[in-house]
Amino acid sequence: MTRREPRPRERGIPEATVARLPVYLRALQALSESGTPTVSSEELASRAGVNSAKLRKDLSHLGSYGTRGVGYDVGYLVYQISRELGLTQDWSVAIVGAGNLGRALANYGGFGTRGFRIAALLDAEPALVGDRVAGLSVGHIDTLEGVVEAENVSIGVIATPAQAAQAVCDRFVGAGVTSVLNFAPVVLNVPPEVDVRKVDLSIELQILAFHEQRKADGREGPERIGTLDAPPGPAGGQ
Amino acid sequence: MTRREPRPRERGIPEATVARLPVYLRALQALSESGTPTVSSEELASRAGVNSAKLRKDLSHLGSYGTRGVGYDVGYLVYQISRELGLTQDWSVAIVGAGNLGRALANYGGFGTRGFRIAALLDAEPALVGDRVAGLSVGHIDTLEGVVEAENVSIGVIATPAQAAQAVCDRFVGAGVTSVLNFAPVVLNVPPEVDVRKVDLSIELQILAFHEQRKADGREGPERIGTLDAPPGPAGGQ
DNA sequence: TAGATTGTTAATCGATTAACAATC
DNA sequence: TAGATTGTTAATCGATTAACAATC
Repeated sequence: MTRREPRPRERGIPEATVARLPVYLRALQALSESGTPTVSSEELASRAGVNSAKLRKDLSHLGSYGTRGVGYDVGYLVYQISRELGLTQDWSVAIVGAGNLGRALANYGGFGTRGFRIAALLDAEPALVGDRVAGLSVGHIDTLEGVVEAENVSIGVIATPAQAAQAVCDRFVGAGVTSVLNFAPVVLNVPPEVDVRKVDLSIELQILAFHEQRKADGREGPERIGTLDAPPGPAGGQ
Repeated sequence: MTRREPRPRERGIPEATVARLPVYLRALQALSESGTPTVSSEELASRAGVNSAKLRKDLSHLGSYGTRGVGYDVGYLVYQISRELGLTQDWSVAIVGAGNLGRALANYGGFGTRGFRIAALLDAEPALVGDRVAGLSVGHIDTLEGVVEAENVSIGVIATPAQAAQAVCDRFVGAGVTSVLNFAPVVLNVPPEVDVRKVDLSIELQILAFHEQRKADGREGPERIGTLDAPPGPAGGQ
C-alpha cells in the first residue's frame, strides 16, 4: 500500500513557489501590456524582485515553457501561470465587513480583475445595509448562507472587528466555503479541509520594528552596555 | 579577521521565529487580560495555532524563560517578547494615502496600541487634506519630509495606488526612513539598508484560488481527463 | 518522590543558490 | 558556428518536528 511507487510526475508545486507565481504574473502582465514579446529569466526576475536562479527553478515546476537562448514568450507564460493558479476560471468572493477595510477591499483593483468576482459585501450594522460600494449594495450578514449558495462563493473574506471574526468564519464554513482570507487579528479555528490565509497589519509592523531596532542598535555605536545574558528571572505575576 | 571566534551567544533570531513572535504576544496578552498567571507550551501553542515543539524552539531563541514542570509566567513572557520585538519603545509611523485603506489603517486598533504612534496621515489629493481621521488631520504629501524629521518617523506605510507607490517610497527613503510597509501592488526598489514588507491582497486571493482549484480537482471525481504533460508549445505572441 | 513540562538534540524536510550541460 | 539562456543538478542553508534528558 504505502510501497514506493514509480512516481507519475511529481505533482505538487512547492508552497514557496506558489506564493511567488502571482508576483511573476503581475510582472508579466505589465510586460504584455507594453507589447514585449519575450523576456529572459534575468529580466523577469529583476522585475519580480528575486534572483534568476529562483525564478527558473520556480518556473521549472510548471513545465518547460522557455526557449534556451531566447527566453520566455510573455503571452504564453501569462497563460500558463494563470492556468496553474486557477485564474482561467472565475472565483466568487464574499466580503464580510463594510467598514473602511471592507470598502477598500471591494474597491481594490486586483479583486475585481481577472479571476475574481465580488459576489457580496455584507455587514451586521443595519445603518450600512443598502450603501452602495464599488457598484455593490451592502447586504445584511443574515443573508450570508443564501449568498454563498446562490452565488457559489468559494472564498470568504473577513474584514470585521476581532470579536466577530470567528463567528463569521463559522458561518462561512457552515455554508460550505473552504477558503478564507482573514484580516481580523485573531487565530481562526477551522476544520482541516478549510484553507485560511491571514493578513495582519500589526504583525507586519511588529516585524519591521524588530529589524528597525536591530539597525538602531548598530547605529548607537559599538559599545553595548552589556548583553542581558542573565535576566532577573520570572517576575511577580503570582 | 574572519577567523572562527568563540561565538559570544549566537545572536540572531531566525526570521521564521520573528514572524511568529507577534502571534505569541497577542495570545499572551489575551491570557494576561483574563488574569491567567502561567501557561504551558501546549496551551499557548494551541492558542497561537502552532505545535508546541515549534513554540518551545522559538522561545528558546530568546532565552530560558520557562520553568520546567510549570510553564511560562505570562506577564514575564509578555515583557520579554515585547522587548525582543522592540515594542518597549514607541515607533513613529507615517501613512501615505488617505483613501479607504489609509483610513482603515489609521483606525486599526493594533496600530495605535502599544509600540506604535501614527504621526501623520498624508495624501496628494487637496480635497482630502484637512479631513479628520482617527483623531488626526490629513496632511498634504508635500509635508512628508518635514513630518519624517519633526516626528522622527522610522516606519513609512504606503497605502496609495500602484502608480504613486515608488515615488512615495523614494521620498520616504530620501527622508531617512529605513522601514517600509507597502500595500500597493508593486515591487518597490530600495537601497539594501531599507527593509520592505509587502501586504498584497490580490496575491493572497490568488494563493487561495490555487489551493481551491486543487480541492475542486479532487471533488470532480477520480478520473482525470489526462495530465497536460505535453503542452502545445509556445503559442503565437510573436 | 512522582508527575509535569521545559529546553535541546538530532533527524528530516523543504527552500535557496551557484554552476553548468543542454540546446536554441 | 558562436553567443545566449534555459532547465537541472548538487551543495548548502534554514525550518520543522519528534523524542527525551534535565529539572522544577
